[in-house]
Amino acid sequence: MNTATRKEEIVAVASSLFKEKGYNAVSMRDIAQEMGIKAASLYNHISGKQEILSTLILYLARKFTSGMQAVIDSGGTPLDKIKEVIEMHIDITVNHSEALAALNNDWMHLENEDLSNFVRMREDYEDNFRKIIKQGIEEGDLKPRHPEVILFSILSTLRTLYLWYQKRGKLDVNVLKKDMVAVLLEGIV
Amino acid sequence: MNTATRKEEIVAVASSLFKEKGYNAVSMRDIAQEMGIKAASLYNHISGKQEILSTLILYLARKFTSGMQAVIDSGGTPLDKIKEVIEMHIDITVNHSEALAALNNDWMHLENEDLSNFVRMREDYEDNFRKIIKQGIEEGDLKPRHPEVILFSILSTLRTLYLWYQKRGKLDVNVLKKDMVAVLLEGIV
DNA sequence: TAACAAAACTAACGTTTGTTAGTTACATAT
DNA sequence: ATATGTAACTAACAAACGTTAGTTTTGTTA
Repeated sequence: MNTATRKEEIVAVASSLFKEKGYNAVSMRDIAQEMGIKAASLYNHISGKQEILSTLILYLARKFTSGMQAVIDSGGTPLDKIKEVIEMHIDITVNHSEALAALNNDWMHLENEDLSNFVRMREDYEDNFRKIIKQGIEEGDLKPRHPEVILFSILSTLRTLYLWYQKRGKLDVNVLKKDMVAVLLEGIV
Repeated sequence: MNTATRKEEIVAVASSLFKEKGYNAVSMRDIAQEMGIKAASLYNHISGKQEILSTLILYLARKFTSGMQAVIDSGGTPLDKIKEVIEMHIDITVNHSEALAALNNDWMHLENEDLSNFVRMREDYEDNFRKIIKQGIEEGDLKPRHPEVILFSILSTLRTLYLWYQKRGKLDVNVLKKDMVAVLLEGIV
């Protein structure tokens, strides 16, 4: 068992505690206890509590960034791209539902360059999505609604998916994608 | 200036600090400093940090509960009721955008009966909304999508509205309601 | 002016926090 | 058998936390 693996274990355990109580309400002693060791032993594998948070969040932020880049490069219509973004979000959520809580709720506890890098990535992400939506409206694929309302109604739904995906009996991923795309794009009436 | 007013002032100041950093990252000294007094002085008006949180959250939770009851009693079609729920959320968000952060992110730090009361109110709220949606599907007003997907895509959007409502140049409330209802009900394509 | 209540203050308390230092247990390689 | 490196341990630190006790300031009422 090498150090890298042990570190990943710590990050994984911390993720699920952060999801329950938030970054600041989880102590190093809590994390250690959950792993069956003492708090001081954690420092053989990580440099501090901050590193756990930044490892966690920046790993996911990079996934979203590269996922968005893949969508942009895909060459489809704006409507195709929106579908791809939705599906990407669902894929990441299904595979990392524990860690997503920290990304959504605890990013402001990042420090220095980690914080500014995250904020920049998040702004870029939203900007890219906004451009796709605006292009869709210009080309007549989308109804002429306020782009900001479209952007945040889709993004809000996708970003909080991690909260209810698992507690509702683990819907099949493909069914979820299909229904989600339908509801978000075509509405409900 | 009576005690009740001073307490409300504390709760208001705390709300906006909680929104920025979360309940556990805000100290009594932070709150006091923001008010220009010392931490110990806060205890002339409140019994403790917990009381700030529970005052804040339960006040809002009751607003949502009574708002939902008004919708149920309104006697409209399921579709009418969904529109009313959306408009109610927007009204509460516009009037209490600071305090909504704690309701969404810090409710788990409530204690004892406050916690159980809140959880019950939240479950009841979702149940009531779910019933409206299911009835809408049965009566043919809504497309036959998975009710859970409809419920949470609408609710997620409404619950995170406080995050972006003000930073996007304060859209007019009535325009926001109109666009939001349109996007959530009729989709974007 | 004296009395009173409200709301601020200073000082300190016991805990909990993240973290460091130094030490021990144990498996693997020489 | 010895040496080495990994990963656990105990003990302790300074700082920050929520909170309490007792005191002073301030403004209003009799």
